[in-house]
Amino acid sequence: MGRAPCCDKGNVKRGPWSPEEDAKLKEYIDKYGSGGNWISLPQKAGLRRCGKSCRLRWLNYLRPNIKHGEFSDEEDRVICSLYAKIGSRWSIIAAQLPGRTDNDIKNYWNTKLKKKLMKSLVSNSSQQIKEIHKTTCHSSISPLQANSSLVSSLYSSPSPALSSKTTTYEYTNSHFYPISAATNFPGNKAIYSTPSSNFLSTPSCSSGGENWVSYLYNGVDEKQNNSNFSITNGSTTNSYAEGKPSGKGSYDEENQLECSLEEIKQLISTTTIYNNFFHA
DNA sequence: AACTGATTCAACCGCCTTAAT
DNA sequence: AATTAAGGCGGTTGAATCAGT
Repeated sequence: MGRAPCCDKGNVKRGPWSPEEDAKLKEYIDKYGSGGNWISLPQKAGLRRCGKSCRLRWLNYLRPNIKHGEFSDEEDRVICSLYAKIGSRWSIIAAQLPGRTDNDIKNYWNTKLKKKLMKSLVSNSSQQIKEIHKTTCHSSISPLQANSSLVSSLYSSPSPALSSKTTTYEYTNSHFYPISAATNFPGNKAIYSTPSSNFLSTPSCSSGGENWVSYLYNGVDEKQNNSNFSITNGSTTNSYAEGKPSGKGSYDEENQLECSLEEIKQLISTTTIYNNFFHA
């Protein structure tokens, strides 16, 4: 048996809310609250709307202390930082930004912030990308094959120009690290300390006999729940095991956004950056 | 002024989780 | 424990608006 619809779809109004509807909803909730039952609320409030629609309208637009308009640099920083850590968990991110709704943040990320970030990445790497272009435009080498230095810069420690303060740390999270070498940068996954040359053409990766070839960078993260795995490209095989790197290191504490970018960068492939830069 | 493509963002859809029975 | 319904959430859509030609 399928799930019953939350309302009579044929008998409810859809689309943008009128000022009159807003007023009715606001007046009702100001007076009685939502009563913990959005489904029955529209009828009580005299609205021909779906309960879910009322809830959304209230949460995203009508409730008190909603902040609309430009996001500040600090808000940008928080969004980027959290997105890098937890991904598109917009409600959690919104909880850290008083007055902002998850819908607002999601829209802002999808339409502006992501592009802004891309622009800054491209700008930081433009010189290197130009070099790649120079190499590739008159040859049969693909950008991906030529971007060794770009990959290194994107997937290594933050640019010295942005580092203003360093602090020591100890790892507390368990991640995968190369068996042969530990990385000394928080948030780094095994991939960062793996020679980028190993990944310039599509590597193959195996874990418990399972082969997967398409996860160029992100795939490593996705394998975190397995005990160990290896990545092979040509004759080179790097093995990884779960564990904690030894010792302490330093990282840029002041510029949290830059630290977080390391992980955001995983979401944006170097090929995408290259294409956007030259073919936008 | 008219057209077109790009951008924005409110609203909807449908899935997953949680609570109630 | 199983079932049902509502809440909550992230992804997506599409109308309105903007910018460029």
